[in-house]
Amino acid sequence: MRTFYTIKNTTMSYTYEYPRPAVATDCVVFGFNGRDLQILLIERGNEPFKGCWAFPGGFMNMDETAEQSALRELQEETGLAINRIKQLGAFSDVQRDPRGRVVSIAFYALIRPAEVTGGDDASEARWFALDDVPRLAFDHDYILRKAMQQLRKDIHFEPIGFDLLNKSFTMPELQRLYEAILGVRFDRRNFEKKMLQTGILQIVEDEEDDDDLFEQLTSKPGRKGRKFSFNKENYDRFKQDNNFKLEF
Amino acid sequence: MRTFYTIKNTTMSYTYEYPRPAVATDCVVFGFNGRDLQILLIERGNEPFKGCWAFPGGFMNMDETAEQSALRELQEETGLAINRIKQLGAFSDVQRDPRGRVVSIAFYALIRPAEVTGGDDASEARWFALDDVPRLAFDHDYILRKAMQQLRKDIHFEPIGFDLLNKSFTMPELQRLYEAILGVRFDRRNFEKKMLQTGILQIVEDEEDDDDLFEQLTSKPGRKGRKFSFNKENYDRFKQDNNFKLEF
DNA sequence: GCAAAAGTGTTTCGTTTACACCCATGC
DNA sequence: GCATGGGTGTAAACGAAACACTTTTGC
Repeated sequence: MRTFYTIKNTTMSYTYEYPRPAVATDCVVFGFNGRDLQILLIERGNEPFKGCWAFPGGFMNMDETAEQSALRELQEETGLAINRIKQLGAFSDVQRDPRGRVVSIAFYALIRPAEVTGGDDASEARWFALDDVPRLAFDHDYILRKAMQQLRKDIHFEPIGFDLLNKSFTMPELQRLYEAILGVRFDRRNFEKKMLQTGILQIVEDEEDDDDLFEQLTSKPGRKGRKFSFNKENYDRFKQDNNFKLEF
Repeated sequence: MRTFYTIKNTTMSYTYEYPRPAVATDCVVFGFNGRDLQILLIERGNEPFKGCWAFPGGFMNMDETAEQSALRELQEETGLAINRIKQLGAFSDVQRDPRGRVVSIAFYALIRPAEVTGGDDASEARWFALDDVPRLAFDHDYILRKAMQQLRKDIHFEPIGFDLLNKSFTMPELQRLYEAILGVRFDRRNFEKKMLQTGILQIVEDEEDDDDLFEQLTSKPGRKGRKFSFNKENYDRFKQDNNFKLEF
């Protein structure tokens, strides 16, 4: 039989006619350092899976939606305050949590490098390159695979890649990001042509240099490139018409 | 304040340290009558939303996954015994159920007309054409919109359309199905060319006429067409390689 | 016999792909 | 000065879209 962890020294005061699973949320946070796609993990301080790495997450409160719960837990555990996450789905294997029946609603988020510095009390939180991820707690390995699949699909239909770059970026940076997500290489000229055709990019004329941080990370030999930024107006149009298609 | 329905004459015997939402599952079942895309609804016999139409579904048991729960509820409420459903996601608005906090994990299914006849005790279950759907209970209108969006997306990447047709079908039947799902019209010759290129179809030489039922439904003037069936071997290959793309 | 659906190929156009040389920077 | 990455255009191949006439069947 399965072992259940017992809870001590508390009043068990919520009673129902039928048994109920606990409902938790988890958040797969992707970041991009200019070269590799990364995910944000926290080291578990308690059993089960103490010492293991896992996605930030926790139990849902009764007065919040799953999305709000995921955002709150992310803020509490990593210091990250973001506002756009996308649902991956519910994970409901009967044995996925050794403590008992827990259904988890998972989300994924894409964040800019600039937002990472906002993390402060993220003592146990760390970034891992995708091909350097340790074995994860619970069924989080499986959730990660699902998140990658979803991200690879979504990037063809939604210009979400831009959430992973700073306000302005060069074309090679954007290309490396797409290559990291999709795991393929593109021809530079064809990539640029296709991206510009979508109409979602605009050229940044004056370099305001608000990207110092990111540039330090990616400082490499090579000519300083023309910078682009992301045209929010067109993005909203694409979301409405659902006609953003980026075939690769 | 919100009204909670009280439960009488029962022992409330499941007690937890923190409050827990109830977890339910719902299933959006699509069918195709040769002309219109339809969905299967049941009429609610109890409050809340008594007399309203809703998706088949119900509360999840502790020893089953969400998927198993959705399949079980579908069987219980409509008599349909199917085995392939796809998760839409969790719906967790705080106010979505007037009885209290209920998180629903929704799925969708595509079924062949032949499977419909299997329904027996489906006394309160009925098919509705998509543009004739009544106002639904709970947030099921919203769930339906999400299901349609998902279906329109998925059909480009997975050869799921075939689940809605009988074992063998004519090219115009298949085309009408795609047109009903996507809400557009195609050129007959280009549609056939594209479909055959995918390699997922095979020609049925001898007409075994196991489709009498369906043919009654769709009997229309017109030449009796060449019949095709769906090549399962190639389907599995497509799922693996994830390289089924049907651009329209 | 007439209306409605089904069968069948080719041409045109647009999109995608492949490809090479020069320049700027960091070491 | 050399290695690495960034910038730029064109031609060939491929895939998508447009298009008309004939045959069958139900009424």
